[in-house]
Amino acid sequence: MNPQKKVPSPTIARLLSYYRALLESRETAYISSEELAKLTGCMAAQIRKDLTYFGEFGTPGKGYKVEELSQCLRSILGIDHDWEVALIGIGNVGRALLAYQGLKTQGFKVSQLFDSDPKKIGLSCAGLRIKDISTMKEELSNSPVKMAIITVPDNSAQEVANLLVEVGIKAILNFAPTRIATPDDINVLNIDITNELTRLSYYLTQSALFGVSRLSHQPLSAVPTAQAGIGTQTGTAQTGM
Amino acid sequence: MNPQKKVPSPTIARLLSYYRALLESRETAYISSEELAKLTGCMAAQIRKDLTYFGEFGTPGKGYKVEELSQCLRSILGIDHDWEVALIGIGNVGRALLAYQGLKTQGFKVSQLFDSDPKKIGLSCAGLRIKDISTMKEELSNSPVKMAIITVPDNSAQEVANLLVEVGIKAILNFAPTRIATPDDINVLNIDITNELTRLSYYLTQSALFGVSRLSHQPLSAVPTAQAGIGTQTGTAQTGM
DNA sequence: GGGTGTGAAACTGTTCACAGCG
DNA sequence: CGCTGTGAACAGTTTCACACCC
Repeated sequence: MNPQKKVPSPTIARLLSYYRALLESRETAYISSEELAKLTGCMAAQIRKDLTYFGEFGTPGKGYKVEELSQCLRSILGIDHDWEVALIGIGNVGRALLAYQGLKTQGFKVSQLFDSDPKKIGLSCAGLRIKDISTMKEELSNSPVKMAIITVPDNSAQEVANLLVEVGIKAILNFAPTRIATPDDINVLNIDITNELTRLSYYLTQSALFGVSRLSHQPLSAVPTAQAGIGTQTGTAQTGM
Repeated sequence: MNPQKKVPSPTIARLLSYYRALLESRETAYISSEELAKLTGCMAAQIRKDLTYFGEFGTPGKGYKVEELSQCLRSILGIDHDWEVALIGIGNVGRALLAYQGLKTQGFKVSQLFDSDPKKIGLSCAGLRIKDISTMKEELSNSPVKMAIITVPDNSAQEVANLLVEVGIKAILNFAPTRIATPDDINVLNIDITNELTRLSYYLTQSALFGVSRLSHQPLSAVPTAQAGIGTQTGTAQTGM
């Protein structure tokens, strides 16, 4: 709605939690930032500020129209329509994602599967045939797929990412515990489970040494980790602190 | 090593990537912050600053002793020994985690499985018996388990978290797409796949409307998402921006 | 009065630039 | 001379406080 006020990235990660809270408040017509704050665990002022990056949605004295605001958030986030997603690497993680209903529910449909293992190519999984990764370019070039999820082993993640870039994919969710380098216009988000556990390990270790540690605030997102030479990078996923 | 200079949380998330890079540089005796920067995609100055929160590890003119620094990072992060982990909720995600070798490799051993589904209780999975969640207190009270991973459905996550707190668990990795509220001394990190995909959806949508979007820098995680009323919360995992 | 929108202040984290040491 | 450690400048976010509108 607003042609570029420069939106902080933590804001984006929060918008979905506002949206989720709104879905649970559909019985009410209006909701105040204070009530939304209670539901999401954010501060009321932050919610108001986050929303003003995109427009003025509220009515002073009443709050926000639940139905209207959810519709706005849907279109801001781009989830007012489905997204087709390619899944590269059909191992344990890949299969778990395929079985995960939450993705479909939110409008993310895995519609293409790729692997490089000859033993897997040709097999069916969740009703989709696993294709040879070397045919990706042909398969994806005139498909509506715009996002890819990488669930390949560590050492082939960069290689796969290069392929995806070549194919024209602009958004990548990477589960491999490796930073992947990409051109500037590719959006990469990382989910690194081991890194998260290691952070927990750190905080446990600290509070054993000194008093309480405390993950300060949050972000899963929000906290990105490191910036690759080229391309944009984010940390593992919306982790707080 | 340093009794509380207040370490930024993104720093913690980066330490593991430094450690990983050091493992790949074991042939060299010394490594400079510049070389580490190339390997990790971070800035050299940031690496130096990050490390000084914990001590002075470098030798001017030479760099950091690879072997020594990795040992230090291991002990700072608390990964110089194994951690036993409880896994709550043995669905698709839970099973994928059980099968994921990366956890064991990094010293995280899932040693307890819990579920509430009578059909699953008693079954074996990866050599472990699935126990009734209502027996968790007895089972964990004198075990060395200090961390738990929650992979239960959305609507029971808070309930499970409450149980874990009662049992004395101080570190939780939550895969449910729900913010869970916990007391102040509990460390919670969230991994929210749908949220990450939604962020990608947002950036794709923006760059379709205006020019390039760009995930600014990162935070993996980090970009944490929202702060719960009580307890500490983080976003989904080390996401950049 | 109640609640939004918002500039200004506070805070947190990153980048720079350079003094100082090996 | 090369590279670390670090204060100081900068940048990005969050929180506050309040003017303004319903």
